[in-house]
Amino acid sequence: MDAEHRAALFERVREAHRTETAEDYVELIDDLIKSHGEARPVDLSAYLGVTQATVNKTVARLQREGLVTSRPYRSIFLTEEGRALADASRKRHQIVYDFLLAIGVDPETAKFDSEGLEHHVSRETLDCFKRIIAERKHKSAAE
Amino acid sequence: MDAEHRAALFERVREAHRTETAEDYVELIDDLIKSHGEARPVDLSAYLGVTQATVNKTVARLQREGLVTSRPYRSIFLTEEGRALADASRKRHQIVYDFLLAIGVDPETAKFDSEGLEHHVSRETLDCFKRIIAERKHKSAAE
DNA sequence: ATAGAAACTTAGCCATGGCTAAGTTTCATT
DNA sequence: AATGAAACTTAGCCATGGCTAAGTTTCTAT
Repeated sequence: MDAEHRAALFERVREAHRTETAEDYVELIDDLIKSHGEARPVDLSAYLGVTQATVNKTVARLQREGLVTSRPYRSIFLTEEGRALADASRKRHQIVYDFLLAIGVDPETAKFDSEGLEHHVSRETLDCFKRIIAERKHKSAAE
Repeated sequence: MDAEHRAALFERVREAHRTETAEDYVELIDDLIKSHGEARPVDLSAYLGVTQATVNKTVARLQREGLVTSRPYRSIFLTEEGRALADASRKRHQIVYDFLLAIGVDPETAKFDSEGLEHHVSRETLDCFKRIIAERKHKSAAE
């Protein structure tokens, strides 16, 4: 593999890293709104395992980028764009998780791994994952 | 899933991120030494798609961490520890790549995706990957 | 042997994403 | 309604990993 080609791979991984945080946040914000009716910084902080100061800084960035809205001392909301990103992320996350289960990874490990893997799975690989999930489901139904 | 539990997942992903760069570098340095006889900053720079200045800074960190040795204007070498990390990374990378091929991802996409995925696959999931690779190999041999 | 090109280093800038510490607002309870 | 606790914000620190620009060393080709 030539240098330019190889470099393109790494560039893509770096690109994925830039969007990871945003995806994790909007996905969690959406979950919190669904389960608790609102997304408060204190909850984001607890679920992400970072301080509220860090949450604050990141939320400010997400707002700058048009993914969330937030007003001082108020809980956080998703914009249309943010909601779309959250939906897409959750779907992809779920497919990766189901796929890991389908190939025999135990649920606990699948939860761990899918959190890290989800950001690095291309559309095409995701399609393969879906196919395998369907195959295994079919197989177990036949038993 | 409770907050503490969820936070542990994210903590693990952050941990993986901290080691990613080191793994990519030592893996590439090892490849370059094997193929070109030495690992020069200019080649690392070309293959990683970052400037030499960036390479320099990262190599300095890796040296601080005991993974490589480097002297000014000289090419870069791996320490024992660095070589061990490179070996482990390459093996894992290869398994992820072979696995993607085994489930029907095309080689080009597999190359892309394995670069990002390799850092987030647990030991246990890797074992499942190996099993699937073996199954598919067996199946195609039987045809 | 030397000049010019290529490789390398250094300094300094930036954004991200961590943190602590200190200050402010909101909320709940009395 | 007041107060103390909890939630929130802000400021400022740090490391990583990008970059450009400028300077130095090494290498190569005449």
